[in-house]
Amino acid sequence: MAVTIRDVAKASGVHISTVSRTFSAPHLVNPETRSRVLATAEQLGYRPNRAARALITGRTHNIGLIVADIANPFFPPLIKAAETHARRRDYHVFVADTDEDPSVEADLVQALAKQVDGILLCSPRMSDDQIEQLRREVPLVVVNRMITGLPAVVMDVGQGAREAVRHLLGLGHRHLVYLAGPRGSWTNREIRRAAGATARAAGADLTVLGPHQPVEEAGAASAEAVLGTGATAVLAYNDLMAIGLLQALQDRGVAVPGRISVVGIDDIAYAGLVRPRLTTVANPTAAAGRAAVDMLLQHGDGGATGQVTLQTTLIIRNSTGPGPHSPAAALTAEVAAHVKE
Amino acid sequence: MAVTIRDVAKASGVHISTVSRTFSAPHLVNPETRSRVLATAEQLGYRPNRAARALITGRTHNIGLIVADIANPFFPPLIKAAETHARRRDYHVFVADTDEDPSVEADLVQALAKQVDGILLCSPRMSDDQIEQLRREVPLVVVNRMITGLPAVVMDVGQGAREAVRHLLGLGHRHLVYLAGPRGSWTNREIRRAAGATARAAGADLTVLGPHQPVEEAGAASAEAVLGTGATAVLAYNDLMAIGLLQALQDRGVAVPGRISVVGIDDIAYAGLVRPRLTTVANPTAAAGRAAVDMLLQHGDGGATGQVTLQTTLIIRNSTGPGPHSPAAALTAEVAAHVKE
DNA sequence: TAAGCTGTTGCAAACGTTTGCCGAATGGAG
DNA sequence: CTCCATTCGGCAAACGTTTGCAACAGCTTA
Repeated sequence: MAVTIRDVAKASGVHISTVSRTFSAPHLVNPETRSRVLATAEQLGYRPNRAARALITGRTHNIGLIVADIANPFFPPLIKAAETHARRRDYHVFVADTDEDPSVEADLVQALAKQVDGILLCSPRMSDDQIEQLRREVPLVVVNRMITGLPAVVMDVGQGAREAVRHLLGLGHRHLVYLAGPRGSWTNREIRRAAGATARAAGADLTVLGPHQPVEEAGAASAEAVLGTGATAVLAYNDLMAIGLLQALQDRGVAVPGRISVVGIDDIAYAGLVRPRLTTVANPTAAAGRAAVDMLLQHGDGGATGQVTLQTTLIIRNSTGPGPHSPAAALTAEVAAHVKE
Repeated sequence: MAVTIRDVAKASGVHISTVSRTFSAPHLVNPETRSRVLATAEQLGYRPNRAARALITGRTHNIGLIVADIANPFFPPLIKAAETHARRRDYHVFVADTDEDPSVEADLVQALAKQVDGILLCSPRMSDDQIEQLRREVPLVVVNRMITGLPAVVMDVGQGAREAVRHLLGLGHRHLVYLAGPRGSWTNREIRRAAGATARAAGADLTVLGPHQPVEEAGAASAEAVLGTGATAVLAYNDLMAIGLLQALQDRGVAVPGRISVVGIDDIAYAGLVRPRLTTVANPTAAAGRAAVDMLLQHGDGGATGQVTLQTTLIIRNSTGPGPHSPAAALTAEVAAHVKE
C-alpha cells in the first residue's frame, strides 16, 4: 500500500539500510548514492514511518499536552505557542482535555505515555503523589504547579496577586474578597496565600469564597455571596470568573467600580473588551508554552529539573476605582462617572 | 525498560500470543487464563504499545486535527468537542496550527499522514486540487469546505448570511458592506455569494471590502474604508473582525448601531459581552467537531462520502438598529438610546 | 609488499505487537 | 473404545524501521 523504505531500496538498487542511512545518518553514505536514493524517494513519494522508527529508537518525536479545558481562553495561546514551537523542532503534539477532572488526567497520562517522548501537564489538578507516580512512566513537565524535583514552568501569579491587592489597598479598599478557583489548583493556593498575606500585612480583611469551577457561570453565581460580605473589592481566580461576576453585578444594578472594584487574572483576549474594561494580571502564556516545550526536549532523557518562573504584570483598566478609605474619596463620584464612559 | 507483552507472558506462564489475545480478542482465551493474565498485567503495570500495534494492524487509533489558528476563539470549542468525542472512541488527537498558511497545511497533512487513521481539515485554505491530491495519502474529512466527493461537515453560513442581510434590510438599510475574510476560504465565498444575492434581490447595494486576515486588527484597520463607502450596515466575515471594527468605530466616536449597524459571524464566547453586544450568526462548532469525528471513524477505511450540513442561527443583539429607510425611522433616536444602555 | 586506515555498503537482528496456522487436550456421540 | 468436533494455546512470520558488525575497495604508510 504505502511506499516503504524497501520500495525505495529496490527502485534505486541499494540495500534498505542504505536508504535508512540516507535519511537518518546522511554523512555515512556516498554523496552520489545519497542523491540517487533521495531522487527515487522523492519520485515515489516516500515518507518515513515514524511509528516504526519509534519502535526501534524509543523516541517517538511526539509530545502530549494536557490541559483542563481547551475552551477556556486561557489555554489556546499556550497550546498554540507550544505546538508551533514543538513543530519547529520536528515534534507533533497530542492535545487532550480533562474537563477539570483529576482522574481523567491520570488516565490520559498513562494512555499517552507510550506514544510520546514526554508530556506537558498544564495546571494539573492531581495530587502531588499522583504526579510523582506518573513521572516514573513518562517524562513530565508541569506548568503552573510547583513540585519539588519536577521540571516546571510557573507564572508568578503570587507576585501578580500581591500587586493587585496593593493596587486595591492603595485605592482605599479595606475589605477584599478572593473568589477562589478549583480545588487542586496550585495557582489557586498561590493567589490565596499571596493575597491573604498582603492584605493582612496592611491590616485589611480578605474573605475567601469558594472553591469554584473557573468559569463565568461560577463568577456570576457568586455575586450574591460577594455582596453579602460587604466587601468593596474582589480579586477573582481568573478573568472568566471576574467577567461573570461583572455581568451579574451589572444585572443587579451594582456599580463597578463605583460600589465594588473587580480584578481578574490572566488577561485573556477579551478582558479589555468588556465594559468596564477589566483590570487584571497578565500571564505570559505563550512564553510559558514555549519554555515548557524547551524543558521537555532539552535533556535527552536525563532529568533536567529546573523550574522557570515567568513574570506577571498588573494591567490597570476600568474595573477598579477608589474605595471608601481612599484619600481621594471625595473624588469617587466624579472618577466613577468618568470611568463609566 | 518498559513492561512489554513478553514480561507479562513470562510472569503468567503463557505464550505472548495468549497475552496479546487477552487484550485484542478476549473471547479466544479461556476465562481462567484470561483473568490470570489480566491480573499479572495489572500488577506489572502493562500498557499495550500502540505504535507496535499500529505497525502490524495498520490502524494507529490516532487522528489529526488541523486548524488555521488555535487562538482564534472560533476553534477551541470545535477542538474540544472533537477531542472529547474521539477519546470516547479510544482515539487520540494530534492538533496542529497552520497560521493561515496553505503550504504549512499541506506539509502538515503529509507529516501526519503515517501517524494517523485520518485527518480533520478545518477551514482549509488550500486549493481543491491540493486537497484532492492529499486525500490519496490519508483519509480526509473537511470542515467548512465543500469539495465534490470528499466527506465534509459544513455549517450553513450561507443561510446565516442571508438571514443577517434580511435582518438588516428589514431595519431599513440599503447600502451594506461585506468585510471579507481570507482568500482561499470557502466560508468567505459562501457568505459573499449569499449576502450579495440577497441584497441584490432586494435592490440594495453590497460593497465588498477585502480580503482580510480574520483577526481583530484587520477589522479595526478597515474602519476608515467602511466609513468611506457611506454604507449604514456591515456584515463581517467573523466576530473577531466585527469586534475590531466595533472598537475602531467607537474610538472615532461613530455610533453603533446609531450611525452604522454591525453583524458578525460565529457567536464566539464574548460576542455577547462586548458593548454594544454583537448581533451575529451562531455556528454549531461543537456539533461540527463531533460530526466530523464520526464521519472520519465511521467507514472502516472505505469511502463514506456524505456531506453534513449544520444549521446556523441569527442572534440579534444590540449592534444592529434601524437604518435610514426604516419604516420606523422616526424612532431611531429613541431606540438607539435605549439600545445603548 | 604487507599492514593498516577510511569510506561505503550489505547483512541480520531487534523493537512490541498481531494473526494465520497447527497441534494438543477435552468431551460427546456412536 | 474410537472418532470427530471444539476449544485453547503455542509457533513463527510479519509490520517498517535502525544499527552493530563485517566485508570490501582503494588508499597511505612503513
